[in-house]
Amino acid sequence: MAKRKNDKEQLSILLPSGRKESSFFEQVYEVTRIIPSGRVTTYGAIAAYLGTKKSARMVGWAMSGAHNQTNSVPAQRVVNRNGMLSGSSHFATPTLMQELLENEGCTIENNRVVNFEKVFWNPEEELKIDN
DNA sequence: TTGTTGACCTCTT
DNA sequence: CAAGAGGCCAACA
Repeated sequence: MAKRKNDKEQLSILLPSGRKESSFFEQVYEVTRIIPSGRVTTYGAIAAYLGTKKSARMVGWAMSGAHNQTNSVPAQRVVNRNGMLSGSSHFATPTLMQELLENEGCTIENNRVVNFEKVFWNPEEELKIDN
């Protein structure tokens, strides 16, 4: 009975036991943390994976407090649908996001990720559960 | 308490 | 093809 419709169930395995009902923000942080280095994803992809595709805005808003989290959240790996570093302005320095991505092997040009489609990391594809 | 804003996405005109 | 509006949820005044 693979109920892939309930994406939240998939997320439960990523979350620490004893807390199956985590906040939307924590879910965003969890997914963002598991993004492999050198890869990037979008707010909408994360939102869709959480089951709230239309809540892409909240994903970005959650990132606003990502730096407040005890664990480092690779928010630099989260870009918008166009592959642009829209959140770069919210980093410590406007170029920090680009520097971090370049340091991970990504190429940034004009505030945009080069080969964005190739480095795009889709949680629904990578974290999908078979059987 | 309501109203506005926000690191967005998608549909409609 | 470009511009506008709706939708989502949470924090702030």
